[in-house]
Amino acid sequence: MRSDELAGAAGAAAERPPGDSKSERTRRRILDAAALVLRRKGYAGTRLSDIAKVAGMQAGSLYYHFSSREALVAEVMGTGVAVVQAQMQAALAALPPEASHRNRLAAAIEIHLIAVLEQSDYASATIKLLGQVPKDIQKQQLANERAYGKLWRQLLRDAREAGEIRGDLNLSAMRMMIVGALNWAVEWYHPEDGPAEQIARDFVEMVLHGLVPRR
Amino acid sequence: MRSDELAGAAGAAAERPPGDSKSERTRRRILDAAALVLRRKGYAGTRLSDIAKVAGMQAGSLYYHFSSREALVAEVMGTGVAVVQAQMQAALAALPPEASHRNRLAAAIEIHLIAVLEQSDYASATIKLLGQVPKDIQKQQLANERAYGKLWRQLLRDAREAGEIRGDLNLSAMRMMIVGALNWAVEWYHPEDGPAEQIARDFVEMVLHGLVPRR
DNA sequence: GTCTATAACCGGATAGAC
DNA sequence: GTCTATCCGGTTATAGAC
Repeated sequence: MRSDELAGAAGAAAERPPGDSKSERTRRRILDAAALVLRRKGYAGTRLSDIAKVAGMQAGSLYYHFSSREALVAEVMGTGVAVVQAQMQAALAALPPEASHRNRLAAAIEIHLIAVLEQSDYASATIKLLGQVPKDIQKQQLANERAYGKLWRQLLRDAREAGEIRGDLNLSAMRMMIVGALNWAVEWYHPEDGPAEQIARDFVEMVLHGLVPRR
Repeated sequence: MRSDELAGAAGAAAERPPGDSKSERTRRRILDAAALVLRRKGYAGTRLSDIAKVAGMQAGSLYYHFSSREALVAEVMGTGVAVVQAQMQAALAALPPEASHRNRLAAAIEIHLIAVLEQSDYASATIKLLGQVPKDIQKQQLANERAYGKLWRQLLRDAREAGEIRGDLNLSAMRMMIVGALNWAVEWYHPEDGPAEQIARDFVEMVLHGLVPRR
């Protein structure tokens, strides 16, 4: 489950050929296993032997496919951003051209939250790991995320220029607040809390209109 | 710096006598050092030797004051919630009795954000560590945080019952969204981003009124 | 490509001197 | 109370058989 994402869209996962050899598929199986375990146990709590077990092999065998634990983790994280970014771009492109900027913003919130809560272990693992990994990986990851951040900035800037959102608030504060609230959901969300779509709807409502009742 | 918080208000930090013996002060020095290092390096990245160095002693000496690494971390986290909760209660109590529920909510947002960004390494370390520590500590910590969560629920419920905030949104989604956005700030905030007060003002504005301009 | 075995390396924890 | 020295367990990483 949850392994239906396409790797290789950007970031650290970009250099591989698109082939589908046996080795290539094993490699993917390992990455999927790593994303799953990392998402659940975090960086400190994840042993290579845990990942190997889920992938159905011995810990030592991982080294045929990856040069180190760090390299494996870094690739999971690179894939994480790539997946969300790709889905977001696809979803935005699929909106009717007459969709308002507010609609586009709402769609972005929904996509990000669903990807992170339900769709991709890569995405949720990546968010969780951001504050846990060693400096080298972290730096690389921040570079990976630049394009994604740009997407959000664009969305907000366009909306503001069109007069669809307020002009008196700091754009980067807006972005940090929105994405922050979405990212933090990985810390508390359980499927019993209901479908991510419902939570996304409430979040959109709050982001756009706030808690104060319109009179 | 940043060591001006009062421990012992609640949670794991509660059993100690309020004394100020040499041993007591050393213990506090170690806790302060631990909070500082944990906040910066996270659970996985923090060595006992790092903490010892900051506290000005050898790693082995820590064991005179704490029974294990886990015990030390758990106490930092217990203090973290206690600090924020105490400050919040004090700030709310200091508001004029005629303050609106929305004002109280705004104050809560401000206090939480400032505590977490500028005032307390215990608070920021605690937030960062939540998703990183082993299950036993995590469980204990969730218990520690129950009272603090109750405070927020109360704040929102009162505001809703008074008709000061909308009745059509899930209360717990509101709480998760607000606190989540605040907590996530520890992941991105740097002092160059400006004073926490400014960020708090923008956050309050967004939470209360949303991004859509009032007509 | 994957296995088994083991090397090499920490880092937490303990013991005993001072 | 703190130091130095050391033990001990666990984990990454490597070597060589299959």
